[in-house]
Amino acid sequence: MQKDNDFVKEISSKEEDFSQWYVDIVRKAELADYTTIKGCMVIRPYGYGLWENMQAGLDRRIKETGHKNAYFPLFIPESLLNKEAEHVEGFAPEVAWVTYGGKEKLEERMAVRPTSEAIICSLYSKWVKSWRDLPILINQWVNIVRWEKVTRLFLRTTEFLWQEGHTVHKSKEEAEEETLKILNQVYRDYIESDLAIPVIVGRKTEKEKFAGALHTYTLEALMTDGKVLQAGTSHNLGQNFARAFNIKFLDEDQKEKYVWQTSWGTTTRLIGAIVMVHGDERGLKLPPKVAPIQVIIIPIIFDQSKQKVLEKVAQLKSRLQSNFRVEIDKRDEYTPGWKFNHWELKGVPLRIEVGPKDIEKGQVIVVRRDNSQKMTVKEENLIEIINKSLKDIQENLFQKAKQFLEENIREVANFEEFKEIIEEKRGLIRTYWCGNRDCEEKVKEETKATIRCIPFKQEKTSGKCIYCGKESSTLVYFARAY
RNA sequence: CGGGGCGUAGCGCAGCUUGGUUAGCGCGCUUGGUUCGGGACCAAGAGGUCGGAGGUUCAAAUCCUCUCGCCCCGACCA
Repeated sequence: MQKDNDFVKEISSKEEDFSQWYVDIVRKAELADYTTIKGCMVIRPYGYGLWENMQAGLDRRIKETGHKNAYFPLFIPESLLNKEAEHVEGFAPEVAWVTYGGKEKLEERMAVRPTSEAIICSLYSKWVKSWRDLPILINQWVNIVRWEKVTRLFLRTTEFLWQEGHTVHKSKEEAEEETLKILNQVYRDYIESDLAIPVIVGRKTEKEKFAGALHTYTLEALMTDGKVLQAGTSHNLGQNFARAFNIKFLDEDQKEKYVWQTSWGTTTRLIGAIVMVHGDERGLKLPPKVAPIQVIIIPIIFDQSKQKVLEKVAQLKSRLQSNFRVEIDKRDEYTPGWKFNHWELKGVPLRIEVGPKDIEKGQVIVVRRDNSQKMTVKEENLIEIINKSLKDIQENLFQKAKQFLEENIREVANFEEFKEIIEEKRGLIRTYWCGNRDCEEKVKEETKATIRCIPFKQEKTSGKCIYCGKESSTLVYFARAY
């Protein structure tokens, strides 16, 4: 046990100080670092490599469902942002404004995009004339600026990266279908399969929905400290923006109609989710599908056998690199033990050790990050074993997270018990809610827990609203959230 | 915007209460050497406007005033 403590002396205890543990992991694993700009972080190469792999998995799904990528301006004239009243009001407190160009004061100030509905809608109104122009299915990968008062690495930063999809449809039904398709087929599949993070999907309450939307669907994930993180949202915008931006088309029945729209997004915040869902006392654990390095090879170097070992690992790497993301750590200045800890901290799923004894026996040592399992593997079986292990790790991370999620969904007999559980155990509470906003707000005031979603999986039962006691058939999840 | 904490070498910190040699320690860094199967060791080095401004004083990292910045926890949001 003493040894275990030595391994992690650079990281705060996850048990004792979760927040500090999180910051330590992000920085020591070199995902990101603070900069001199308040609230803005740098995503370092290792973190960005992770993001690139995440992007690839999501981008593929977005394209497979018929969307195309584009790029819209960073700046949004104030008059455009003001067009949809609810929308402006929602974002007003956190918009950054550009007021000067060089030395000249601008006639109209420009928002640095806090989200792109306004600018995109202004163009959609030009592009949409006929029912034949629909649907428009566009996504963009961009940076976003929101002037947050309190920031946390990845979870809430002044500038962050995301993708935002913006679609236009001819009917309400088609827009709704799109909203749900993104939620389930794209986001849920991506987050669960690639990031190994189980989610609860459902609808946001009126209070929690996107400013300007008809309704918002969400994916909620449980972090290992018992707090919940919104992992992605998909909004049915209805015709609110269509009316505000005058996006109309002439339908087949020769009538002029407003379009129906959706928008949806996921952000670099998901990197934070990966850290908080999978990480442990020793550091990160990255899901193999998105890990920048899937296999790290560590040569065990002695004077006499140095050349032989280095040749062997180089040979191994060239054999493996067409199948896996693999790197060798052949640095001279660190001992193998140091390297083991280093790459565990960085969450690399598999480690291969190669020493002179292994070469004699035609084998290597393979060690899993997720469960520390150590395997002696004959060279000829290596690719097969790595393949299998990476799959196992991916699955194991998901199953562990899923089990944790299930164990932390609780039901309560009354509000007293509700308060106790939110305070002591956190996690999610599954209970009935009468639909009244007052009850929702009172619960929040008294417990800091919010309704994370109204899950799609409803039961044909009913019960009492957790706050007012009124009979209701609406099941919801409450939790404290990031 | 409220509460708390922190600014001293690249990083982490001590020194401040009670002002006084040349501002220290650990890690890291550089050079040379020995090492390497779970965070190796020896030797020699480099590196500081003590966050900033003003004040008190013979003398300020240390005391006073103001100020800037960062982090954490809350309220709001992805």
